[in-house]
Amino acid sequence: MHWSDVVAQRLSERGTKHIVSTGITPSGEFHIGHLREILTGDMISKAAKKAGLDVEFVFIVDSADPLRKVYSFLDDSYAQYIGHQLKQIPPPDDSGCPDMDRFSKGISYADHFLKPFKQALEQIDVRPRFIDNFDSYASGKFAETARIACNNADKIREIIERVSSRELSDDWFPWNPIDAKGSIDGITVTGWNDPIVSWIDSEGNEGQSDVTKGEGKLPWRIDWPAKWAWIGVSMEPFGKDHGAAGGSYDTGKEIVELFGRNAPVDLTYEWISLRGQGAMSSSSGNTVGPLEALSLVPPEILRYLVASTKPNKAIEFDTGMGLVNIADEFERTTSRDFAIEMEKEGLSRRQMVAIEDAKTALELSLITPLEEASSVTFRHLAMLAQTKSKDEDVWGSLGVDQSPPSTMVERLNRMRTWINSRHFPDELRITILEQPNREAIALLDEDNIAVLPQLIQVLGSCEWDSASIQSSISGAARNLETSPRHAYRALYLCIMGTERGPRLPAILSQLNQNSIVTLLNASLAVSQES
RNA sequence: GGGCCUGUAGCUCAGUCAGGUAGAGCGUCGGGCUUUUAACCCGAUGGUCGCGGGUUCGAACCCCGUCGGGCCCGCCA
Repeated sequence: MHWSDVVAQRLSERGTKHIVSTGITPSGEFHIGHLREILTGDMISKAAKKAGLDVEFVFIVDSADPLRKVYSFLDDSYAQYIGHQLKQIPPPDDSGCPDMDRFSKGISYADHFLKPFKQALEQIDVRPRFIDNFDSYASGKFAETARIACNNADKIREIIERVSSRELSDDWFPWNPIDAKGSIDGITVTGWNDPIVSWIDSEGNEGQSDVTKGEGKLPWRIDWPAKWAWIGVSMEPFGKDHGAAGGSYDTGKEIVELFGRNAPVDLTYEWISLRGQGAMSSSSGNTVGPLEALSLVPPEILRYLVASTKPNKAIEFDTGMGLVNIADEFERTTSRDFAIEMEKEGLSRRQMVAIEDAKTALELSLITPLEEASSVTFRHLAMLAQTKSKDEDVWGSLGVDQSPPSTMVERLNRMRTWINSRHFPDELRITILEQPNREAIALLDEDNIAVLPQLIQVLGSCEWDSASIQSSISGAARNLETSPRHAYRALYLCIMGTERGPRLPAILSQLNQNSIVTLLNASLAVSQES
């Protein structure tokens, strides 16, 4: 059974109405790691729907969280906003400075980072109900839970200290008020008179906050279960940081009972790292953003990456060959006929499970229905995009008529972007030699060398278009009563330095005839030296 | 200190939860495709399942131990 169906089954054991929740703090650039959180939730929701459950998928934007520090991509002037809520501070401009102009137009720090992520979500067809945490506090959604928390401060303290074996300071209180300047740092709670918290800040200023009006926020370990309570969350996937023993899920599980509810079904997922570069981190700038990823590959591939990997398995995102491999695997999967595979005699239980899982992973990945004509592997498209500068030539080669489906056009555009990016792997890049490559020439065998003079002759005199070049090559081989394979191998070694390559005639036709002939002559000369 | 994940073919991994003759893709090698020659099709090659014990008729799988890799436990998905 696919992992999403396993979760759906757990949900169905609990009831028919469910809210699957995800959430992210918009403290910096979103990256593809965040995509795992939201795609995991999305896929569980879809599985639950398939199982006949009444399910809603929500995405909480933790805009009430404070700015923790001046990240590397921020100007030092952001120091003044440390401790201030992300919805209450200005967005950074291109150089990382606070952009007061946009701020005055109502765009906050949180909005700034959320916007591109929302665009990416639309592209990958994830459509949750968005909940803004800051607004939720302001509109009193947390009123009940905040009052319960403050009235049960001792119980909550006991839970956190026991479960997480952390010691809380004496002045700890389950509410972080906002001081006169808008910060929740360095403030000490001095009294509680439901629903008013009294406080004193680091400079000795005193004040009061009404917890029912969002004049502050609950600390994370309480904030989370409070959200479960007021939203009615019954399932939530979360990163392994929260899932560690004594982590915030463990404490939240007990705290939420004070709010009269049960903890949601949990699912801990592993991180996505960048191949060879460790975990992604917004603050270090070591990221690939969702939009950047989507400029390279179709959204289906990103969905497939998450869908086909069990949540507890770490994903190494590789923008080079790894991307080609996953994309090609996706293509292969789309062309499988699962019904026929399942009818096969003598399938072991495992084989059946594997087929089932592949089928589900594919279903979860698809955004639009499969189009028969659109199947071309990444490798093949990579080659075509490099050898044919005009789109229509690509379509011609693929046997698609004048109006290719829009999904195909998008794929080709993405491929061209990828080829021009730093991510494109050398392994797939087509290179044309300018000088004979001695190592490659040494690989020429007798048959290859024998056909070279013929090739030089016909290629030197033929019309320089794809069809003529092709018939010239075949003809040269035929004249010597040998297989065209020898001729092609010779050409690849001489022209590209490889034993095999993409279809040559089309490539040659775009190059200069004389320089190719010159290169072949030089290669022949080198081969005769030894 | 506490906890999680991970080690299976040259590479990427599935298979471990429900023990029953070691799998896939890529790669490599061979053949085909009278030539979409990095496409496609067919075939072959390839693994003491990290190591040591235990349970069992039977262990990649369960248990104990051990070695190596990654990671979490203030915030972070």
